[in-house]
Amino acid sequence: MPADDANVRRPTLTEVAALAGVSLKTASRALNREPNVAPSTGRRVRDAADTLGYRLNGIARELRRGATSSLVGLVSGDLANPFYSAVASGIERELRQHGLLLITANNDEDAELERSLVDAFLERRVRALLVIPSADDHGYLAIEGNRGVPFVFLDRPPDGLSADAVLIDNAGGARSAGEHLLAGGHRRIALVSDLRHMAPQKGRIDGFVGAMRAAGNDAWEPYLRTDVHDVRHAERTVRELLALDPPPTAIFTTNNRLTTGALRALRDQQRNQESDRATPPALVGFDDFDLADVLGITVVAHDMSAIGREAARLAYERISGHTGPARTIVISTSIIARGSGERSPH
Amino acid sequence: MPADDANVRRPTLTEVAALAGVSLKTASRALNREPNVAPSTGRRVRDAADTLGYRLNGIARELRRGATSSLVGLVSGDLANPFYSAVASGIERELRQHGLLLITANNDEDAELERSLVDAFLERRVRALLVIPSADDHGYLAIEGNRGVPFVFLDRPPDGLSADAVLIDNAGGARSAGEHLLAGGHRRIALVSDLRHMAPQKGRIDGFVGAMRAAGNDAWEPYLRTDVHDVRHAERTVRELLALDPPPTAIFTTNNRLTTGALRALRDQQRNQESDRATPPALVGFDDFDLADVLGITVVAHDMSAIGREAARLAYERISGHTGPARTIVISTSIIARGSGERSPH
DNA sequence: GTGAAAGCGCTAACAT
DNA sequence: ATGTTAGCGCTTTCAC
Repeated sequence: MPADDANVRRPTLTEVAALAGVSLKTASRALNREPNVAPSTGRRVRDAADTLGYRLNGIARELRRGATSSLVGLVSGDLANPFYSAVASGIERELRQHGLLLITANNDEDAELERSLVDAFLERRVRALLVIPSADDHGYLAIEGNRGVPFVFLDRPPDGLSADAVLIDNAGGARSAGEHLLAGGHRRIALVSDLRHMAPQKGRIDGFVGAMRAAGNDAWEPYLRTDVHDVRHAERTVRELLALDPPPTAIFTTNNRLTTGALRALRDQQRNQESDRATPPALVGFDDFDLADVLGITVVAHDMSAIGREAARLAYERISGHTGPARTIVISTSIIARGSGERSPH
Repeated sequence: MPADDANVRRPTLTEVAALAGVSLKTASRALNREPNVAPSTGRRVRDAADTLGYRLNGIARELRRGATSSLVGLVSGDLANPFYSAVASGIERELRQHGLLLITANNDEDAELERSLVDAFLERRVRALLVIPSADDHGYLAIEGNRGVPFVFLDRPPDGLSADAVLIDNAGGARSAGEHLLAGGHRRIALVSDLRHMAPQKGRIDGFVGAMRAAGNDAWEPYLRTDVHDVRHAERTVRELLALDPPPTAIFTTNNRLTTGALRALRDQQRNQESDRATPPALVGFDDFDLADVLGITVVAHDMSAIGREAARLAYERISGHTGPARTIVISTSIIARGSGERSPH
């Protein structure tokens, strides 16, 4: 009884009309609750539709209405990363208000794949395309951008074209993290960052370095580590940092993955040194995360769900016909002190 | 320069054909790389398409090909919950192998909304529909299920219709959690569970109770708490449990949200009792989570990404024409001991 | 190897 | 208030 009848044609509007004894157009009007349909006729048509198990064919409708769907595409990294899923959740909530649906696809951090996913979405005639890009060169989007499909970039600025964007105040957040640690008396501060050629990471590195420069501190320089791209690598990197002589007294990690890695390294260090009760280094991480409160981790927080919401809002405005120059929204950050960032240098 | 020209019609195949000086059908053949096109003609057509910035209209294609899209729908709870996003990620990965795209929608734990989202997806002619239901009654899906759109239920069994499903071994996992704590010498074990009318929760409660019965232990009964539905409520509930006299020596929480709440309550207790160094109760949580290793939390783990993958696989098989009775896949669980579940009763 | 005509299921425009 | 005709952009016959 399941999909055996996968080839069973679904009833069409014509059949509903026939059963109700009215014309195609009248049936259409009745089901769409358009004016100028006699109440009794309307009821008869709807009954017929129910009897047949009729369901509107959205594909045909959309073709007729101008070949544009009610779908909005999101191309991002893996939803298993809480950053992406929080953003996606914010987008979906906002779109739903306007009757739009979200299609998601994971670019696997691969520029080629990203490009082909964008293509696939455009073929599906999405109304707008939201991208958290992995690729650096978005020139390939330029043609599309000018052909009526609004683009919104999230987390990374458009590169090589003009489009709406929602960004995080990366430099500002990282600067305040640096200042926070400096204010705590730290000088030997390690910076563990992800791929430096990615704009958000670059912004965070620059912000941190700016804070150090402004304070005339250069004791952090031997502890700079960039292009650390996953949890395992971060764990290893932090372990190596802790083994240096002298070790850094504080660590700043520039995204949630790196913070996780750092926490694993610190936990192991704690375990091994249980006897001599060494004070662990201070830790501040960019991106808030679940249970950071329980772990007592100081973070540079920002509203991920708002990033999605704002991006969806920008997209919706374009869909609704808003024209004008590209806009950029910058989401602000704030330090949430929970203990790990307030440990003083031992 | 942005969406100003939102009304700019995209070039159609007819225009490409005209520019290339061939017929509509030849252009179609060339772009779809069908046989029987002279190489030079093919090149000419593709050049014309590039010049015009032509992009295939997937909506028209799908209408002609039988009004069925290459979309698969997922209706679930908020992607901000790591359980749902991990499952969604597993689904998306699997679908992508087969050229299918994932549309997601959040049911906001509302049965009415869920139903209308299912409708919306069916109108869009999704090839299959994956549901992590919030509603209890899925009778409304029965008609559809027999009309060629394969359904797969995740995490909760279909109720009132026969459909494929991917479930977690809830009872087994909860039983082993109970046994684990009993083996550690605990008798006064608190059970903190979510809405008991939801099948997964019911399974977990039953499994736990079964373990207690089998061991002839009834000291847990005063510590049973059900219908705890969010983090805050869980935190409050655990706090109340800890204030009892005598307090439970162990706690079992039946999903990730409840575990989070319990951790918050335990953290506060630790803070307040810093002086007298009280041993906190043992804790085992259902669902693994990020940083559980760092926190040292013992959990009943299961492969969330596999749940999505298997569900997508079942759906794909139906899409590909597989017929036969509904299948149910049960994902197994395993206890991961990390310390919190191995604390002995004080 | 290429083309002409038909039509997927619906809605818009124009009758009646 | 209801019906008729045309056509969205494409693929599918079926001819040439």
